[in-house]
Amino acid sequence: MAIGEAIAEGGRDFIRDIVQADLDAKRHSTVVTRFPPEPNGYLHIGHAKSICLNFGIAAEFGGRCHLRFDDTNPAREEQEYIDAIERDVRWLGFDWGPHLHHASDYFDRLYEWAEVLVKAGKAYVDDQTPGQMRVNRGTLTEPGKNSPFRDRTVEENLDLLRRMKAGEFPNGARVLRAKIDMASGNINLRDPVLYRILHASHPRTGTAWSIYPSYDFAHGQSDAIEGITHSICTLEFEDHRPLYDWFLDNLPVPAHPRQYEFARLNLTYMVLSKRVLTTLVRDGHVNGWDDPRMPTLAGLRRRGVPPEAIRDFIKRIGVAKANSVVDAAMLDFSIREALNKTALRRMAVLRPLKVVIENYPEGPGEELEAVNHPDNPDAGSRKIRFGRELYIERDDFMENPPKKFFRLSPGTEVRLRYAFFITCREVVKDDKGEVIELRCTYDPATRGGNAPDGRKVKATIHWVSAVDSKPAEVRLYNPLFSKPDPTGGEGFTADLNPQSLEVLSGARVEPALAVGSNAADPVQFERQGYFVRDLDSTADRLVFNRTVGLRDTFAKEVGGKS
RNA sequence: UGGGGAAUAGUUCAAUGGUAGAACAGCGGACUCUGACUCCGUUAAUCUAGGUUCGAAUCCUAGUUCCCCAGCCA
Repeated sequence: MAIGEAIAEGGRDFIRDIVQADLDAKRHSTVVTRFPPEPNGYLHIGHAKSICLNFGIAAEFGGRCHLRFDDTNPAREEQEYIDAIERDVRWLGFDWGPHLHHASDYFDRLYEWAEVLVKAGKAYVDDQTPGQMRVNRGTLTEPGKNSPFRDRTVEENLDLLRRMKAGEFPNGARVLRAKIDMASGNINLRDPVLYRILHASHPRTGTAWSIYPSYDFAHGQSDAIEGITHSICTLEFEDHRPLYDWFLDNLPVPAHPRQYEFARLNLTYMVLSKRVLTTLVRDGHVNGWDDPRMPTLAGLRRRGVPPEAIRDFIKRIGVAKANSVVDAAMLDFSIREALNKTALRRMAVLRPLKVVIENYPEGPGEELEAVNHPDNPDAGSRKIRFGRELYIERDDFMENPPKKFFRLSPGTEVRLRYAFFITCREVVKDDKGEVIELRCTYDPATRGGNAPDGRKVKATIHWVSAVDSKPAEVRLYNPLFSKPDPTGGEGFTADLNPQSLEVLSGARVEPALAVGSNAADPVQFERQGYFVRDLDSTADRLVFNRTVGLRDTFAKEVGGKS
């Protein structure tokens, strides 16, 4: 891809400016980035920002991007997450080629470097308990105190480190720490932990190790080993940068990558915290990581969101260093924009109301032509069956309509899309006064949807035939959280939206939705929204997820409707 | 009271000493066999106070507000 067009693709931001400047100054011949997830949860839309940034920059500037698992803590990492992450990054549209790496690939080298630091008198084994370490670390405003073990000899440190590695000590007995400055204003520099004892089986290295490197000790060196030029991470690592640089300055690394930080993504009505998402899954507040209400890539995918919509959204929100909360309406916009172009149009009645056309003959009815996409003739058309008995949307009828209501009501005429004009003649109710059926008449001259006499109707409504429409379950999703700024803290369940899932079990859909090799493709249910078949569907039970509703200015005006 | 960051329309992002602009959201209208799409119009911002300068969102000084850091998590 040519650099010029690629830049248009990704937009401009301060990180791309830095990369461009580095390339211009010939500090690097090739840009190399990396996306470094820890496999302890599923990827969410916040990660998508980082993925698009890292892979996007690599593509735009003709470099490469590595997928590197930051698997330094076997106590919380699992193979399921590793597989899910690879699947999701690919689905989003990115390819790491041969560059699938793991921090664990470097465990040997990292360990050698730990010995290098020990031999240089820049690291020591500390026997303090976690509690003692915490106390001696000081506070935000008071300096820490040196550990009583800080001045052990190189020989003793080396011996202890090797025995830690050999598994001689129990979990937590000792740690290896860098000897930097216990009085630093930056707490990351108060003798950070390099290695901790962890007798745990690692998904890749099994039980080969009894000690595992910390994030700080592993990350920058992994970047250096892989020849990463720009190590892009989120804001909370900003004050780790001096430490990142300290390791690279004090170790015989092959390169010195530079770390840059950007603000992570936040969205209204969502919580993007691994802790909260994990709890949601674990405690059954949602039905798994791919629940369509989840902000995970797996959840968005199942809900029917196309990857290009996510990429477009990420491009629109930009990259900066100021904390921000993006309006979820922006995501919806990108989803609608992507789907509007491609989704075939279909008719489905979510909450059916029976209509009998009194002057239409009994019998098999007739076939009418409906286009599949109004803006794309190549999408072709299909036949839909019209008959004496139909279903329309309950919302499309009101017995006592307000004056801005254009749809069906007693005595009014509307168009049935691609079919005929009908007029409501009679309302049938049950003993409770509930409307259960409409008796209407149709105008045979309006076949196809136009009146020869040129008369107009104020509304066109969708419908399905009572005889050949298929029953379906439709799942409507609303925000998982009821507040625009859910806490995400301890009592986050209090902010959960009890209406986040609405199941409509009595929907009727046109037959075209039940067949076809492309049954998994997103569709637009006309006048309602974009939907996709859920994987819970079976041969005799269709299930659809609402990806996103159509913009609905009428609902906004009257202030109702789900 | 330590260290590190950030403040521009309602929201997100531009403007890199020279006309404060875009997208989303909102509002109004046109079009329409989807109250969709599309199109047109429109409301709306430089955290505060000083200073430098012909000219400041941008540079300087002082302040204000918000975010992050005291895991053997990442």
